[in-house]
Amino acid sequence: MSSQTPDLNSRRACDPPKEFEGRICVICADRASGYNFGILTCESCKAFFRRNALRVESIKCPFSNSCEITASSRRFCQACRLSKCFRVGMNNQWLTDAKNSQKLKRKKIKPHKVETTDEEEDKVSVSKAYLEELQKKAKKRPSSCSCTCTCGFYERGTKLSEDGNDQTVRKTSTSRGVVSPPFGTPSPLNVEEHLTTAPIGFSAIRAPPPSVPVSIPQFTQLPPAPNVLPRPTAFPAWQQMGQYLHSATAFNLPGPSMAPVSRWDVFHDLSLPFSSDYHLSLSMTNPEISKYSNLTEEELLILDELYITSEPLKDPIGNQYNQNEISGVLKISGEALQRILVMAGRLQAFRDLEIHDRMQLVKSGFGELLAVRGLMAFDRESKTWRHSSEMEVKIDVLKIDGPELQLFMEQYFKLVDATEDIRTNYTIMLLLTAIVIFRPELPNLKEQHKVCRAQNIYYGILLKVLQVEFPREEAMRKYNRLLALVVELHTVNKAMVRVFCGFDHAVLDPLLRELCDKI
Amino acid sequence: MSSQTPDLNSRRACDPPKEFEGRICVICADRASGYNFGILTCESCKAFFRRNALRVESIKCPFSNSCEITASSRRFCQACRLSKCFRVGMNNQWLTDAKNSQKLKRKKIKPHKVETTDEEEDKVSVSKAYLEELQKKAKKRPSSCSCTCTCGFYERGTKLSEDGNDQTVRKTSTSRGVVSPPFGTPSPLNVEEHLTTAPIGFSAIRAPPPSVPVSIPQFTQLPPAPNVLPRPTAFPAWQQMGQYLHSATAFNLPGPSMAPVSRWDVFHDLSLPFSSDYHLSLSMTNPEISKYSNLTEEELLILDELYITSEPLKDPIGNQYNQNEISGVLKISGEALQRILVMAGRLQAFRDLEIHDRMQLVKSGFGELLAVRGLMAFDRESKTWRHSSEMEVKIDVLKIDGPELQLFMEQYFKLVDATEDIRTNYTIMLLLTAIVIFRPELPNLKEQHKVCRAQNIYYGILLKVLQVEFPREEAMRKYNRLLALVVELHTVNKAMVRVFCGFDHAVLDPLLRELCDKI
DNA sequence: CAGGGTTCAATACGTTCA
DNA sequence: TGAACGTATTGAACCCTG
Ligand SMILES: [Zn+2]
Ligand SMILES: [Zn+2]
Ligand SMILES: [Zn+2]
Ligand SMILES: [Zn+2]
Repeated sequence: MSSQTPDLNSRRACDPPKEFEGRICVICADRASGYNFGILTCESCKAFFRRNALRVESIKCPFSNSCEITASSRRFCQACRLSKCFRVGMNNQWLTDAKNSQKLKRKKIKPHKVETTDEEEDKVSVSKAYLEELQKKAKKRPSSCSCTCTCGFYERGTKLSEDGNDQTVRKTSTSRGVVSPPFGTPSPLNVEEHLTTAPIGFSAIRAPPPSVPVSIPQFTQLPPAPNVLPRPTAFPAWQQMGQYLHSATAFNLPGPSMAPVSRWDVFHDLSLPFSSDYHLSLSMTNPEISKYSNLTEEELLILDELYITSEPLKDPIGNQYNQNEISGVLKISGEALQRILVMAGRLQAFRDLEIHDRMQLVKSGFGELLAVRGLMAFDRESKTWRHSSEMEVKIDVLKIDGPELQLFMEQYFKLVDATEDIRTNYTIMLLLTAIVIFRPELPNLKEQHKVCRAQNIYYGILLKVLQVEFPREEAMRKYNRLLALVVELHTVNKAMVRVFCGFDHAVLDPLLRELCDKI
Repeated sequence: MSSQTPDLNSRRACDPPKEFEGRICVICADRASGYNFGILTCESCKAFFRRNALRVESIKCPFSNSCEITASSRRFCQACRLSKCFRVGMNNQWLTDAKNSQKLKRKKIKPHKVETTDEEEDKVSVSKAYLEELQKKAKKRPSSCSCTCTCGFYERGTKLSEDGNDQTVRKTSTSRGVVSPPFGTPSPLNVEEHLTTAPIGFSAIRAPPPSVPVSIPQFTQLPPAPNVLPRPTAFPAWQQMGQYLHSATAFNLPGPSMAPVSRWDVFHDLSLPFSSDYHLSLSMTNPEISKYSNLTEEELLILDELYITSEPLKDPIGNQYNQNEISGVLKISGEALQRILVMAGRLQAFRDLEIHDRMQLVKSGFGELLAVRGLMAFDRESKTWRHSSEMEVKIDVLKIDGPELQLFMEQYFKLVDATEDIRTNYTIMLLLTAIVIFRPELPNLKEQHKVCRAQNIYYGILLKVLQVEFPREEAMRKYNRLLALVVELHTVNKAMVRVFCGFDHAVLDPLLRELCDKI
């Protein structure tokens, strides 16, 4: 109790250097006072971390994020100092309180000594001011705070109460947007983590109207994002690639001409009321998908989005290319790929990714994407890929060239055979395309979880679609086959890339060329 | 501790273990000073129990109530330490304070009169107990409110911040992982929703186990490049455990006294160099798993880890419980669950998760976990669950009680029947346990991708194991059945939770009680 | 002595203020 | 910003009693 105070003081008074012997701050090499937030640091670094651990985002290094931190230089760059704190392992989970402290200036209380009065053992005598302060503190109601929960369950700005029983959450009238909804406008602090905080699963469970019963297939365990790690890729030069992709395709964000068909927000912003006429109009637009009655409303919307965004796939390809020559075919492939990327670029889930990840997906996946597109377009009878009636590529064109092409074609046509029953189903192939776009197993993804989530949702829809299209057993079989297909595609992709790379760059479509350069 | 180390060593060198054994603290395995409060404990555990035996209610485990208590880890979780104290039988009847504290309580309640003493105007005289209470309250949380959110999203007692930015919610417990607020321990209102609706709705869309054909050579490649930068936003998981960095146990979280069996690093970009002799020696240790020659080296290691960490499952359960009464069975269930959680806590992949996610997994999954464990232990012949030869629970014990129990039993035994051929295979059931631990479809996971990855890996191993254990076709069939089983378990979980909740809390094991409280 | 209770130095977190 | 300070928990060392 307070009886210790004098002792502590006296100890501190003579504060022996011995205490600090050999202990230096990991951050700035000053004398360490002990372990703070998990790491041996000095007092100043401790205080610094305390103050700033929660505002990483708002601190930026004015130089190049590599400032040296020493006892004398530590004040020059907060960013690097803080960054070093984290790097060496200081842990903000240790912070218990911090943020909330309303800087209530308490009236100064002099050190309180508690004296036991002689008369009554049980009684103590204290300074009145001290007692009052204590009483105030102990009784303090959170009436003045503005805590809110970021879980996304409550409407934003909802005020929380102190005792959990009180469900009548009070709403704040604070003008300052206190809560940032999980997926809405991300708050400045630590955006990414924030995004992951309330994952789709959460909203999907809360959001949908209770009236829609989800029928649960027994065998619903879903597919293997194959626990397989694709080839390691060299660290790419994003800038160059970004340049091309930005300009040439619809990667840029709010493309005014092609407004994104955005439905993913049903998963994002819980606070938006579910607008019935909104989704109604959307689900009406497409009779194709209305037969999939086993899909949840969200899934329907996402499938609908897929349909709508897939329109560019069918955009005509100018016939300035000679489809009877390999070179022409390559150009055409490039054009086709470009259309696929336009489609991807319009998918809300794709747009939600960081540019880095979008690049990564495209870069590593373009072979697969082309392959899937090829499967969609291939006509077995005439042995042609037909983009449209005017744009067909005969298989024979490819039969001439070297061993790489041979290998590729071989693998590819195995796929064609294996998917004969599926690849003509537009819906399924669209879903497959989406699944191939979102490949969480790619290395170097910054937001793998997002990719994973997106892919899983498409997987889920795929299964349900199959269950409508085919009898139960068969659906399952086909589903499994599709899973295998996705894996196979990796192989095909490699072969395809090898083919492309084998050609003179001049022959390649610029997009393909750039992609191949990155390999 | 450090001082007695030599002591111990010298003893060990020449003395029979028996004498030595007599001096080990039952709680933390430090050197015991003698019998304290009825149990052989060390000085520190004695002091600890003294101080905290009467405030059970206010101490909550920040993890999952399964923290291992060792001499070096004992400080990290008061709740688990205290809980262990009680569990091994430390008895607060010996506390002479007990009655005093009753008095204290009464005093606290009764209105305190503040008397101004004559001598000094500024001084007042109050009851000592009252003053202490005030001090405690006031000091606890000097300048912040105690709002908590009831959404069930955050760990209970989680402190909320004023601005929504702070998604790294701070626990009200102090950094040592300890105290939770004396005020509200609000039970999240919506946990049940999580427990029930969540898994089912979403397992349909997520949690993808690898399906049939997974034999593609180039995928055995290891993950990329050490030159990969750790993801900027998510701090590496091990940093989250930084709070233990300064201790001797470093990473031993609620973890093992033995070093964690860590192989998951091969799956991380946080690449520690791959130490070949390390894993080699490990894979030699277990002849059980060497027959699974189709596993990759990494998979073997992970399976091995599973074997090693599963040891605690078999830890004896004290037979102070009457296994012929429901109440005893409930206690035993609690004990069993605790063992499962200890196992989970030792899995590297689990340790790599943030505390929040670990909580989430445990909270929503404990029913499934118990169910799986039950499947492993059930003996069809004798109709008993047999933890060990001394600890058996006859099915009849459960036959008496109400409709909820009936429903549960019915569902459960369907599972028993359905898994007759599998549930006796230890390897498979271990894998199933792991798969059930890592359930990426749970809502609110911060690092769903990690959970997802872990589960996928276990799924992959499971399939391969099945392919060794059974002929190809059958393996596939069983695999699919296991997938379905995982879904079924959700249902069973619901039933089980309902059963537990039906019982008087006093009857429940503290761990179960707390988990049920969240419903 | 054994086993209750108590003391106090060591730590490490939060707060204050120059 | 950081030194100084206030507070809480821990555990070794003690004290006290039957
Ligand atoms: Zn420093
Ligand atoms: Zn800097
Ligand atoms: Zn002990
Ligand atoms: Zn604990």
